[in-house]
Amino acid sequence: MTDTAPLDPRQLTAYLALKDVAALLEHAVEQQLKEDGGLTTPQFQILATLADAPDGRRRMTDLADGLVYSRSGLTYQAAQLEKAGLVTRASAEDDERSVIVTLTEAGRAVLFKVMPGHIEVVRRLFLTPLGDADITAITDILGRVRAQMRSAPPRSAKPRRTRS
Amino acid sequence: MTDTAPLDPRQLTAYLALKDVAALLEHAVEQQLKEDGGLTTPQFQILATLADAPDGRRRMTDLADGLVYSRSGLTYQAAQLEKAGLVTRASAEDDERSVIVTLTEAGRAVLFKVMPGHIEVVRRLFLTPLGDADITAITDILGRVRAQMRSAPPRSAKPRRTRS
DNA sequence: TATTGTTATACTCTATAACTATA
DNA sequence: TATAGTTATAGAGTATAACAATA
Repeated sequence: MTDTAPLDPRQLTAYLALKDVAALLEHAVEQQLKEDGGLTTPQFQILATLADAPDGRRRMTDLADGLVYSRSGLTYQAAQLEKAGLVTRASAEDDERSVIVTLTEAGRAVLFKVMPGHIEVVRRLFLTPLGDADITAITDILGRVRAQMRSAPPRSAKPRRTRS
Repeated sequence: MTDTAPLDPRQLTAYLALKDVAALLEHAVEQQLKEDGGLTTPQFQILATLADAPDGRRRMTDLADGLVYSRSGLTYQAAQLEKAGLVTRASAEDDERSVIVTLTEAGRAVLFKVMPGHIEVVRRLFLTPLGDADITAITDILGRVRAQMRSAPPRSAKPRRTRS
C-alpha cells in the first residue's frame, strides 16, 4: 500500500524549504552563467562534466546518464556547443555507434572564465550562513536522500524502452 | 572584495548534493503532476498557492512575487489555467489596475486529485530516509540559507568584469 | 534484435520590450 | 510618474516517435 496521507507540517516545511532554496539558487546561477560566459545551465553542466573526465572526453550516453536529459535533448545541446566551438564530436574507434564528445581548448577557456563568478554566487547565496557542522549535516542528509532516489529512479532515468 | 577562491571539496560536495536532489525531485514531481492531473509544475504551484490563500484569491503581482516568475510569464500561465477552467480572473474592486485570480471548484478538484500522488512521490523520494532530527536540521539550515538569499545584494551592483 | 545517436515535430516555458489602463 | 497587467515576439529547452547505423 502506498502512503498518501497528508504530510505533517514539519515535513512539508522541510520540503518547501528545499524547493525554495534550490529554485532561487538555480535562478541566480543561471543569470551568472549567461552574463559571464553566454552559457545556459545545461551547457555549463555538460562542459563541467567533460572537464571532470579524463582527457575531457565522454560518450553521449554516459553524459546523458550523468545529467538528467533525454538523448535527443543532449544531442541538441551538444550541437549547440559544437557550433560554438566548445566541444567536438567524433565516432568512437572501438564502437562506431558511439559518439565521443570532447572539450576543446575554447571550451575549457569559457569554463575557466565562468568559474569565479559561479563560485562567488554559490558562496554568497548558499555557503555564507553555513558553518562546518551545517555542511556536514547537509551532505550527510542529502547524500542519503540521493541514494534513495537513485535506487528508485524516476521515469525519465529508466533505460530506454525496448521495442516489442 | 569578492571571494572567488575555489570552494573547498566539502562545500562543493554539499552544493552538488543539493543540486542533485533538487533536480531529481523536481523531475519526478513534474512527471507525476502531468500523469495524474495534466498539470505542469508552474500551473500546480499557482493552484497550490491559491488554495492556500483566503477564499482562493490572489492578486497577479502577489502571485508573481511568491513564485519566481516574471509578470508576463504569470500572465501566460494564468491564461492557460483560465482556459482550462481552473481559475478565473477579474479586476479588483478597490484598484482597477489589479487583477484578482480566483481558484474555481474545478481547480480545487484537480488539486485534490493530484495531491495524493504528489505526496506519495515526495515521501518516497525525499522523506523516506529522513528521521525527525534530519527534518529539523534540514529545515533549520535551509531556512537560514533562504533568509540569506532573500537579503543578499544583487550581483549587478558589482563592477563589471574586464573585457578579454 | 538491441543499442547508440540523430532528426522531425510539436509544444511549453520564459524573457524583453512595447503597450494600455489606472493611480 | 509610477504601478498593474497584457501582448507580441522570439528563442531556448524538452520530449516523443520515427529513423539510420552499428553491434
